[in-house]
Amino acid sequence: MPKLGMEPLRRRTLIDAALIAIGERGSLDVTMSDIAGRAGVSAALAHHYFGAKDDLLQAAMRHILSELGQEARAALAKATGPVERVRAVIAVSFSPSQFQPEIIAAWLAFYVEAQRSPATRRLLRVYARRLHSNLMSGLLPVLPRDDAERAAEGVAALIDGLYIRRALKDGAPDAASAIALVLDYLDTTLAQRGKPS
Amino acid sequence: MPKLGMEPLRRRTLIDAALIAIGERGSLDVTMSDIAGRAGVSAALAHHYFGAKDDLLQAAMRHILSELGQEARAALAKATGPVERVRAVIAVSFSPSQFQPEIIAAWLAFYVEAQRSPATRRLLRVYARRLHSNLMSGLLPVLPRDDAERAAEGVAALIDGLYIRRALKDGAPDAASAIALVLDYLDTTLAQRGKPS
DNA sequence: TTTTCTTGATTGATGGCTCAATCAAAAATA
DNA sequence: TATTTTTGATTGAGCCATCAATCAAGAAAA
Repeated sequence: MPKLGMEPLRRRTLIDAALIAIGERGSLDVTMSDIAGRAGVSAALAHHYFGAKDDLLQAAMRHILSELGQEARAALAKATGPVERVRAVIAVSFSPSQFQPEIIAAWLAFYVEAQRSPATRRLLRVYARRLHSNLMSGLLPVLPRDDAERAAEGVAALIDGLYIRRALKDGAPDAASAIALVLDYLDTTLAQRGKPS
Repeated sequence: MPKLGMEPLRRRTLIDAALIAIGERGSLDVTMSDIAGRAGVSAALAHHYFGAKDDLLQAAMRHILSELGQEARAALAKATGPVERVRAVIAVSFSPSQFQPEIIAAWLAFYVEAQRSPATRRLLRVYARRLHSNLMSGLLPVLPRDDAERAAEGVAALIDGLYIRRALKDGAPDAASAIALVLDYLDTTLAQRGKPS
């Protein structure tokens, strides 16, 4: 049994608590006490491990991003052809672990935070670039460069748009119809412009 | 010279100041003093005319919505056919008065606020419904109901998505390419599914 | 003067962050 | 083994700044 310091455990617990708090509140306007309380520790301890509140929020964002990245890599590895890669990226964006109210609210909140915090902005740009490059890797083989760029931008915008619109609705997210909409966009675009395979 | 009370003037000035402050800050996390200062009055006066801070922010949101509504009505009145109506709605969404950094940041911030404030949520739902119905009025004549619904949802999601993605970029917004992307989606959809006119 | 308009001063609450002190367990020493 | 020492983990209490909201009193206008 490996003996470990408390640090990794506490950091993880605090990050989870932060995401839950953010999800419930629907914004980053959550107190350290609230987060710490959910994690079952004192606010002072949260400061001890993370320093400033911003650092904890940073870490939480990074955590979401990292999970999304992992899922994406796994899904891409299984994809058999170019178009399958695109479908995989879309599916991951609306997978049950991502497309849920708390995570959606967190994304939205982080987009707002990015207006103020260069660090957060940088993180979100990394996400955007990765999404774009993942999409292009599947689109370039089947579309002329310009059309591929346009399609990638369209798919990305659709995903983000469906996220933000979802934030206004109540009840459980309907991932299936969201995926259907994006896939429909993809298929239509390919049908009209795609090279015959 | 019409003699007017100060009220309408002050309210208007304060709302403008609030929107500028929100736009610069990129969030609703602005102080009454800041807003009042920009309007050249004291914070106490802002409270005098609006009551609570939330009421002022409400009013600011309503103002954006109302301007958008006015533009939309004007554009729709000029549209000649069904598809032109859809094009008009799209164009208005990215018109210079709407698609600018301050307004975009404000929209984003209000989406977050909607998570917390039922009143704001209601306002945004009104916007969403109006957009949907405007789109449908142009799509129903040329598409089967199901396809029209899908297209309306797609166009709306694309618009919102392009807004949110725009919030991550610097420099002046490129409305032209945003419009092009949405129109392309529209044309492609119509070409594939549209009834021949 | 009466009414409208405006503000400075004040207050109450909130919340990030620090710090000295405590506790427990491990490591070193005897 | 028994002891002392060290170190990491943890917290309650409190400082300090910020800010929304109020109020009573002053200026301006009618």
